[in-house]
Amino acid sequence: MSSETPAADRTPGSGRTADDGAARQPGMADVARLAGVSAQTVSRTLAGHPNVQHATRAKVLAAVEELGYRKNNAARVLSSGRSRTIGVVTLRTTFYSRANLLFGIEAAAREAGYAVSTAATASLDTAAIEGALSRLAEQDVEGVVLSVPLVHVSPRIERLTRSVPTVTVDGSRTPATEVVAVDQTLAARLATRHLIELGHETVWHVSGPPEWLDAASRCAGWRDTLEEAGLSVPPVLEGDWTPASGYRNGLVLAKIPDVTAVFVASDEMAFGVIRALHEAGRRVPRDISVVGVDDIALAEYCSPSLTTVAQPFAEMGALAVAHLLRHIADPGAAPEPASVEPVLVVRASTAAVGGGPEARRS
Amino acid sequence: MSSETPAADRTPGSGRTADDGAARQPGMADVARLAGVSAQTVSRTLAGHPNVQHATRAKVLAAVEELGYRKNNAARVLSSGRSRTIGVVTLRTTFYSRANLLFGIEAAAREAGYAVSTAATASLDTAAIEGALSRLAEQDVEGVVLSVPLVHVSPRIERLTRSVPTVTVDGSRTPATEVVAVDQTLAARLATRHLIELGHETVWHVSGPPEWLDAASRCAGWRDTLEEAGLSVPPVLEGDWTPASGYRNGLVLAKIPDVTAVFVASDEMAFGVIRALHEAGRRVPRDISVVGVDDIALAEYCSPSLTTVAQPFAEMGALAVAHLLRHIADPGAAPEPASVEPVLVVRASTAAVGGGPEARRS
DNA sequence: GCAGAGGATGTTATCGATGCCAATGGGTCG
DNA sequence: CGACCCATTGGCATCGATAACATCCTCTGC
Repeated sequence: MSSETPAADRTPGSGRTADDGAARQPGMADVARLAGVSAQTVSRTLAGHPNVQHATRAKVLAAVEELGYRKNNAARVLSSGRSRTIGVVTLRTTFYSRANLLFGIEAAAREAGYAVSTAATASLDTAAIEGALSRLAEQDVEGVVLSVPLVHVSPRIERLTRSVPTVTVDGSRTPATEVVAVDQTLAARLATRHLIELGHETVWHVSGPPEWLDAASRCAGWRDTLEEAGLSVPPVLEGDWTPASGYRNGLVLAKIPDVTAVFVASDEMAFGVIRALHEAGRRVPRDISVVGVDDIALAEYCSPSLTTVAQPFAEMGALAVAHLLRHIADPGAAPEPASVEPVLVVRASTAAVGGGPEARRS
Repeated sequence: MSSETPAADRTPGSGRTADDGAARQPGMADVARLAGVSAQTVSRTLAGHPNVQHATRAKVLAAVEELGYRKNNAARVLSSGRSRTIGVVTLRTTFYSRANLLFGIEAAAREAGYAVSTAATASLDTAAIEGALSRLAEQDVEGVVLSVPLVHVSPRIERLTRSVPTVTVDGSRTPATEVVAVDQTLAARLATRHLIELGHETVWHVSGPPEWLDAASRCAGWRDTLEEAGLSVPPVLEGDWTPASGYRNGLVLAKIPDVTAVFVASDEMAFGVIRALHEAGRRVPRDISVVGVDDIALAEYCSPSLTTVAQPFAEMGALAVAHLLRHIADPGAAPEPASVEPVLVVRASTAAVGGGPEARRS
């Protein structure tokens, strides 16, 4: 970085050579010259400013085309103070839901003329998230979507979110942050109620890691629904979102004769659960009904196809971006949490209790 | 965009107000003043330049900390001509493989001190890709990873890749582009050979859309392997990567009595195929063996667990980024294709022909 | 037919950090 | 003991585009 000045024929900036072969990228000034107007007019034309004559605009555009001119974003940002970029902090995992959300956000951002810069973190650990947030902040993003289910908000994160408009997706809110979330409590209620209505005496639950806010909400929704129905609440089996953890918990469930219905906090874990149940000789849904959450593409194609609660990811992304942009435009506006509703998708992994002729009872 | 000048009390740049409440972001000059050094020294300190005395460095860092100073990226980019950002063009689909690759790239880029800007495209259609590429180019990215399996390269894409260093992942190469790819032909060979070795008379194939280069390569690898083994090559069944398309093709396969082995071009489609076979009363792997590609997390947890060909996504991402950075550093270097090797993972969806006592023959 | 309004353009200052070069000062080598 | 070198640090110009302000010009309306 310091020892790179072989010859001394370089112009200060860009590291481009004075005037040897490689044609330098044309600048606005070049376009202006070619079009016979001022740089300012070029700028106005390209910004879609109204007060430019058709003829002039045409000349400018022609020049742009001819030179293959391309705006220099850095200069634009520096000068205008607006980067038209938002950052997204996301998890490096491939858990379906988060990855999908990213695309929802990207689409909505583009729609609004914003670019998206991604910072993935491998863990939920505070330092990692701080790092990601801070990398983004240094990139002049105008705002950040924290697509990370953080429950604990460190002071440093709090400080960062205070200097950069932030929207949290499915996470805790900081004083300066808006939250957009799928109503996970409702998701759990839908699933649990569905099972209760099928006549199950109670519903077991395989949860996500408790540090994840959505996992916690689903767990709460499940518990509340059972209690409201006056049913007993079995102990929670804890998973980590992976199919493997579902499998482990499924083996446990298979050993408990009482179990007739399970609400699993994600489809991927549900696959694991079902697998384990099958191996243990319990039929789904005849012996045990299973409901997942997410509605991943494969949910419909496993056997049995999975009853699950679908989450509107694209909508979420759009909502998050909309909130963020509003917040950027008017930093004064009071944060206003928003949530979107999940939808129960009934397939073949759930059935009335005792599916067969003989009713299974505790 | 044009009608936004309600009051006229704004300083030219940053849209920050002259001197009302809101403290403006501190600049390098502020830090320099507080630390009692020149702005230049601050710059050097922050850039990790070697020739700065410890005492000075400490003073500067203290001042930075106190003011909560944050480098202005736009200015740095404008001045240095280096954005330290690479762009990734990816597909908006949630097909496991691509999403995963994105994270691999992000991780490798971060490792190298680069930020990542994402542009997702909804389709493979040339215009969409051009758009994504061009959005990225306008963001001053130093290079682009085209994580899109394009087969056809339009002149405009070609022009763009000429002005921005580009690495294509699993795609066609343009004259100015490097290609990094998983050896999909090998993936197909591994899968096909595995099935042949199990004694199957031939292997059927459910492919991805032929416009996808990786789909085409897998198909070619499969065909070649069969031919080399002197086996007959059945017609190709074409899918579109979705589980649904796998299901449709599975229904077809189930009607053909000859079929004992199927190589499916993706795990997600394989799930669909297996589902259809089950519904049609064909057992996997007893009646029909199935191999997928990707090794998604769920592959191990469906029933039967899926034999598949794993792709080293993280490695791919790292390789792509490494190539890209090399290409950025030395634009003259000749493009040099690279590929990484997939690995066969044998699970329970494949078995020796006629799994049971009675051997099945054509 | 002339003044004023407003549209279309040009001019200039500026955003914030960096690269080059000069200047300073302590030490080394002959 | 003097010339020279290297380590540190400051000064200045500069990257490319935009906001604000100044101009110039061409229409209206009276």
